[in-house]
Amino acid sequence: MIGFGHHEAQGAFRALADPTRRDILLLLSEDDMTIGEVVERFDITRAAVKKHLTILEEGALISVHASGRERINRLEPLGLKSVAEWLSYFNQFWDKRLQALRVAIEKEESEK
Amino acid sequence: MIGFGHHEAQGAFRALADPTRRDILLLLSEDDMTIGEVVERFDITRAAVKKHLTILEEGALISVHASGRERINRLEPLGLKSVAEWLSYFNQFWDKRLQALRVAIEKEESEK
DNA sequence: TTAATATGATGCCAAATGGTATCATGTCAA
DNA sequence: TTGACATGATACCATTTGGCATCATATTAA
Repeated sequence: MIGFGHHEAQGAFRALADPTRRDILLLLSEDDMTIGEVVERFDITRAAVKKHLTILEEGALISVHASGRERINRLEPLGLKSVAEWLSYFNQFWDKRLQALRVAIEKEESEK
Repeated sequence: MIGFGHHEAQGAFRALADPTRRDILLLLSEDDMTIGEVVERFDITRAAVKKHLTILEEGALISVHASGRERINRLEPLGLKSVAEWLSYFNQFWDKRLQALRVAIEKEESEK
């Protein structure tokens, strides 16, 4: 393994287990949104959306920024890195051909 | 998006949400194992391990092969691909530098 | 100041989860 | 054939989860 500290990915894995939360992440990848704006896109109550956002925040997949009486929810793509890194271990099993490429990426990473 | 049919990743995401199940996947990446062999590595009952293996199988992350009175559990790395693909959409957000490389990989995939 | 608006907090509920203990079944070997 | 062994199936339990309705709080704008 190269230089990755495994930043406790449990919160992220937990957050990703729910399809609504994954959809929220896709939404937020297009634009930062208030809770109200997120709610408009789903058929569930604001309380339910709020719970999802809390779990996403606990998993470090989004951040929340107060702005007056609104709270802006922003995607934190870095949070997904821990998941991607955990997963990358298995790349060698599903496609040997990509392994050389992966090594090249890790090498580039370590030279940052 | 290129040629990925989104192979219903929900089962895989659900399976990955539990840390014991992720550990089981790491175990099975080293070697195929019977339930009994898996149980030896954890401090939970065989019934609990069996439940985890069932969920992993439902998520297409492992396959089970009867062999006499034993049942061999085998890692199915392809099952992780749907997760990796879902995740890959976010690569552009956490590291623009990898995007060109990702495109190259997708191109190679589509030429299979 | 005061009403409207955006959000947070709480309590409740049904279903899913992760675990246990116990019992049933199937297969191997003496 | 029959006992030992590997596994599967069930019933039960406490906790978590995803949802709702309702109430409380804070900020904006008239």
